Amino acid sequence: MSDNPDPRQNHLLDALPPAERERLLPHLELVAMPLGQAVSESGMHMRHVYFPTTCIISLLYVMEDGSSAEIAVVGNEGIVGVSLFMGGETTTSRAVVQSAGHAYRLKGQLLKDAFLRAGPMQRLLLRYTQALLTQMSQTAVCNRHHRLDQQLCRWLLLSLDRLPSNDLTMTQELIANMLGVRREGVTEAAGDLQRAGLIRYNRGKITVLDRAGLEARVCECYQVVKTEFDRLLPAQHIL
Amino acid sequence: MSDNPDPRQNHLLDALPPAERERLLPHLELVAMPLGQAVSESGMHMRHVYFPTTCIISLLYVMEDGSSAEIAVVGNEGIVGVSLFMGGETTTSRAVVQSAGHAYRLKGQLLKDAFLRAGPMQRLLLRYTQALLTQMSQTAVCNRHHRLDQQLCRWLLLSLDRLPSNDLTMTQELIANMLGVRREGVTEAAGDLQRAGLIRYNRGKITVLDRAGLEARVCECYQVVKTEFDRLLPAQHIL
DNA sequence: TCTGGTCTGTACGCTACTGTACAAAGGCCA
DNA sequence: TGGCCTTTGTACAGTAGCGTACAGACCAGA
Repeated sequence: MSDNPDPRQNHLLDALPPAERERLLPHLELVAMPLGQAVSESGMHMRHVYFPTTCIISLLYVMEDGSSAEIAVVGNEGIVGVSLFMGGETTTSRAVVQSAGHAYRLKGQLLKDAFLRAGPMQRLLLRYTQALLTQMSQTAVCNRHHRLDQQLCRWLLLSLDRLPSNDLTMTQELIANMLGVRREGVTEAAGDLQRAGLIRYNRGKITVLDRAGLEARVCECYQVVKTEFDRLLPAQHIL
Repeated sequence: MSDNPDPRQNHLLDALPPAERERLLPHLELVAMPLGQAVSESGMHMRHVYFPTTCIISLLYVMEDGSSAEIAVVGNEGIVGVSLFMGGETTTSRAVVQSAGHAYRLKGQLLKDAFLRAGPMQRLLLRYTQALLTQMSQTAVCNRHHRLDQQLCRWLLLSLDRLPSNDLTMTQELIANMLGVRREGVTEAAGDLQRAGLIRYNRGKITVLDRAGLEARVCECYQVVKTEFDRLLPAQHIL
């Protein structure tokens, strides 16, 4: 995959049959996604859907008291805005850029039209939505049963899978917001990982040094989600 | 709604236009759903989908070590088996009867056919699936941030909304499995609710005495889920 | 009427967090 | 170079829930 922007860096767009992709191509607009930008707000109609290529979007729920929790994460394997084709138009969650980069956006109505053509696009979007369901389920399970250090490993691995390099730009404060825990808890867990030689970090830059080491520490949740994504959205789609 | 079994006790079936419902009616089979029965297993293909009328089904994830956590709950407002029309065929979760009663079942292929006709049935099922997404999200949030006693209130209210009476047949042990906590924790939280006069229970029978009292104690999660279900699946569907 | 099983209550030390407070270190800009 | 802000580290008491243990209450069946 080249560094030049290309819609096919997004796996959903890449998996479309050429004819379908050609139809969308003129309407896809490359946009920069700066860290922290809110792509959609809870309960608000979305004008566009987003196909990330090099950015990562977090879906998070913000509580009345302001605390938050990440529900799921969307990178170049997916799309932000499933509620448009699911029929609800809005969601209770908020979508924010967790890792800066780019995405292609498409007018909501055009996506709905494509969905309603009931072809490969529809099948693809529904399978992706099921994968998203699994990710949300597993977030619920992980929040219930697993320790912070394991959740941090899961979070790092899920992010890593959606980025081209081993570097994340991400302060501990932001990670804490995503996981819905105290910043100090992240400091401690990340310190352990650093002392174990699995990661290195420095003022908002995290480098994963030993991916296998993270996989050895992570809870089963990570593998469940990854396996399900691979099953539902294989590299070569048979639509 | 009469006590006689009627497919229209299930809100999804009730919301279909008459023509569509007539088409499905001959294929709907009323089945008894005894407490504890597994409707579907993680990773296994489902022969049928289920439209509960008087039973409640829990979707739960069972971990490698045997502990479990409820992801979502399905009653007469929904359907068990969304993975069939979403295209994945299987799920990572398990579906078990949490409250005995009845359901109508339908051969999986017939549901897929109905879905692919791309009419009201498809729109309805997709809106329901979005509501399910919200419920799962909120389970994740609640597991992260709220105390056991609030989660118990949420669980009781969600169950109550799916049953015709104020009585649940449910031991504390089972509730603990659903919530993914210790049985003793449920004993304590339920004891508090009983002392406050909100519920009465006795060896597997729980009676809700003061629903408003529960609503006063519950966290915001319950209301978020309920509002979203009402929004996506109103009593009179405009399809 | 006795017995065994299921369900509920209570207690105790332990762990993983929380809330709070403050200090130190790194980077940016005047 | 100095000063400020952001980011990270550490500490400490408080709390919710865990693992474990055990006892009492209730029910069904012999």
